[in-house]
Amino acid sequence: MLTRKQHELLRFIQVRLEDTGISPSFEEMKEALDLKSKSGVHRLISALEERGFIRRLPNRARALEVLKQPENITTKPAVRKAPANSNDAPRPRTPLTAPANDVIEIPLHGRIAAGVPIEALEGQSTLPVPAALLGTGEHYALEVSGDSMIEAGILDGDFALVKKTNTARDGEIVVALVRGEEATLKYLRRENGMVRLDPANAAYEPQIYGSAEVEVQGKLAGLLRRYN
Amino acid sequence: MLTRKQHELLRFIQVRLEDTGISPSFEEMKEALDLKSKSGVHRLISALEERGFIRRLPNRARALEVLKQPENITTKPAVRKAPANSNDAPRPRTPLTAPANDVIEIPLHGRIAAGVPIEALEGQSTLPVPAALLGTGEHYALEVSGDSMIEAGILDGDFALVKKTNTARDGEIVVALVRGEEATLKYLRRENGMVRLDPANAAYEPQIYGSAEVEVQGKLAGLLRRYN
DNA sequence: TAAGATAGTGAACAATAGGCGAACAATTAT
DNA sequence: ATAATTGTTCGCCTATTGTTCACTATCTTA
Repeated sequence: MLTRKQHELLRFIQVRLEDTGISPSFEEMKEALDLKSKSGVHRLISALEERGFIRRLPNRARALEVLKQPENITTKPAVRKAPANSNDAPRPRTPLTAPANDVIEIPLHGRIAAGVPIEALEGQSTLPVPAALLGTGEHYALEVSGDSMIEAGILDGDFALVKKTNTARDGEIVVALVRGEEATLKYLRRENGMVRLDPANAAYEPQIYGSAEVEVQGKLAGLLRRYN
Repeated sequence: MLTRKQHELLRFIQVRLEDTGISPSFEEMKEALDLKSKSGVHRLISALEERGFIRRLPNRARALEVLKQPENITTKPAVRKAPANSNDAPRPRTPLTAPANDVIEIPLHGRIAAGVPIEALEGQSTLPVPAALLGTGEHYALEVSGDSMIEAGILDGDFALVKKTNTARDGEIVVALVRGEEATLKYLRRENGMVRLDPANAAYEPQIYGSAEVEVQGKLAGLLRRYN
């Protein structure tokens, strides 16, 4: 579906987004792809958009969103083969460390939506999780309590795998600590300086706070559920 | 459905895509199939597209996407198990004490609800899963396709972890093979000699079959989802 | 609010890579 | 036998990429 350059750029955007939560600028992408002009980036971006891999707001800075992944970043070992071209000496760009096919133990911090800052109940137990499920960064797990996110397919008792970050984009599901007191799992939306936390359950109301009142503690990266 | 060459090319494309995420060019496919000209590739591609195995953006470079897998990759038809008689002895309940806090690799059998017997697309890839999520017994994974179970919190793209069994109780979510043809994930219910498969989506209708038409291939044991 | 800085658009040109398709022969399946 | 599939040649057209340059849009800040 993608050409080499398109793929390279998509990966870069994706990693950058996961890492920092902020879209790279054209300038940065230009550097990353080792181009001399932003025009090339522009065209690649257009191609990616045409192919449905990213979405963007035209004329807006750093407003990229990755919609699809290229096929190869899923379930597989992902051994990065280095083509080792004879003619190009420096190739330090694209660190893009592919997550290994390992398993990592992530701390289980207790239940969320319990009206307690999750930091407080720093747990002792851990949950083994296939690394392939998670991206880069540090993660932790929370047991979901309540039904406020059922319409997003997140049920009571599920384990939410959360990536630690304090930035997130609109529409992402985040662990938000409100006024230092209450941690909840909600959709994050920003509206003219305010932060809105949307539940995924028609029975609950969206909550709006000043941006100083809400601290993003992580974004939802995965989900585990057990049936009996 | 596919000729030898078409099959060969499809496999190549698929592997390449999984491997690198970048579509092969005609030139590369030509090499892979050991042809002397791209024209042959062009015809094969057209044939594959016509048959619905791949999708492409015409007049775009390296814009291929695999939609279906060839079915006969393992030549292994569904294992016809002797139907459980009324007086059947207790199943050899594999005690198989799962390593408590470990991880096991379970085979990923492809997508379900694709109108193809899952047994047929014995995959190659596996999915690492924390053993704690699963109980005893043999398991496999399926990627969920479609939205027929959304009200049960099972979304398109989720991985269903399925325990192999041919018995299930009413109300359990099972992988059911209907008339040896179509495998679906549904709630199982029995009513006066018939078997009802209930979706968890008001937009779909329950389906009722004679008990001979439905073979339970497993029950849902866990669920795994990744967010991006 | 005007000046600058930063960011994104897009035309134009050139070079290369990639895709399209007719024509004809050889081979295989039904 | 008859149709479908395959291998090949050759030429043409289009897409992608790298680059330059000029322009527009947004944001910051004095």
